[in-house]
Amino acid sequence: MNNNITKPRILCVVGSTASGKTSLAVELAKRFDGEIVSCDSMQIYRGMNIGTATPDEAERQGIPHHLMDFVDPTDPRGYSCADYVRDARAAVSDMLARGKLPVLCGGTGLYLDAFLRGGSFEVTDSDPTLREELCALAEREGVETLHAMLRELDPASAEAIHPNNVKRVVRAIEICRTTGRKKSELDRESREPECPYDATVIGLRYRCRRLLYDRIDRRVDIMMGQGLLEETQRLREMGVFAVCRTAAQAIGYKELFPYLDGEATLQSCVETLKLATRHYAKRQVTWFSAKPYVTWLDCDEIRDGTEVVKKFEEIVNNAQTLF
RNA sequence: GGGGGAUUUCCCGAGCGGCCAAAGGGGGCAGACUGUAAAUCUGUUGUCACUGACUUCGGUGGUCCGAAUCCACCAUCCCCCA
Repeated sequence: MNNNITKPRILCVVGSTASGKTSLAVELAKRFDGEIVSCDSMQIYRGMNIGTATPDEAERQGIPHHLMDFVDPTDPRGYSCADYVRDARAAVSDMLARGKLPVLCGGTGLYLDAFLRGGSFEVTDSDPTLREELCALAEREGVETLHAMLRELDPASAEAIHPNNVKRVVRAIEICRTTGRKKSELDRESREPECPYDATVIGLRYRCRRLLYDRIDRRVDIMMGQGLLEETQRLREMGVFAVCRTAAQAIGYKELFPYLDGEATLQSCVETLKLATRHYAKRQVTWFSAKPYVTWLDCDEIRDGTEVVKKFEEIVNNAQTLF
């Protein structure tokens, strides 16, 4: 639907965790001479491979994968959404220059949105002291007080953020204070008028939630078989979870801590892990469902690989860019 | 064999005569979210002809104007003494 032929063509594969994105993306890359750019906030970290289901050599099938397994998780600077947009755009430009089709693949909706719709946030230094103060204030005087403070600084943001969402309220205040501008204004300005790419976004969907949840359960069991426990222990000894706040949030590791600490059975920890993954999957489903730019591919009935390939070829051929 | 304690809505668990369709948590379902996002947060969760009615608190039968809450018996489980 887009007449602007100067926009470079890219493909994106999204969907919840364990939906089958990786194999579809690899298949697409093979067919259309592409390379893969991960769009995953956790697979970027080095050494967190089993727990984040980072594809191994066999799964990659010789297709180059970018922005995966490359950030040192013990680097206290962490890795933000803005970092991702910068790196992903550079990777895509490079691929385009080499005549390759970029295939973005991942389940971090925020990153994809920022990548497609503008994520050139002003680089603002965070202020940990202020953050701590604000959190303490919320603790002491209640979340309403904190929220009222934001309403003073930036009514639009206050309107959009629920008072109970302290984390966001704090961040919004922090942004206003450190930049001297309203967060809501900065948000508006950072959004690009249109997507710089001719992007086809394929979403993998399961109409039957149970089917997806079964896949999740199965995959967690496989991860355990691959040595998730050992990976967890190793990362923990490296201090990853103590240093990198983002990495510490990854599902797959923290759920096993109680077992490693002798406070719970392995079985109960694995159950918790499966549950946390299901919750996460639901949030992803909600996120992507609300995005008008996704072309959905129902996976419920799909049994073998060739059928998937046929279906997505059809989609790719008919796909119209929605930006 | 004797004594004591349990039994609550999908689960855990509060309630101990009216303010109880029944706190709270979990789970389920739905949703929000561009700046920590695999995070954070919100709503909802007996049924229906839904500002009201109806069926629920192991079972049956009582007491009472009124019971998840009191009494009796029955069932199941747990603990203690033998």
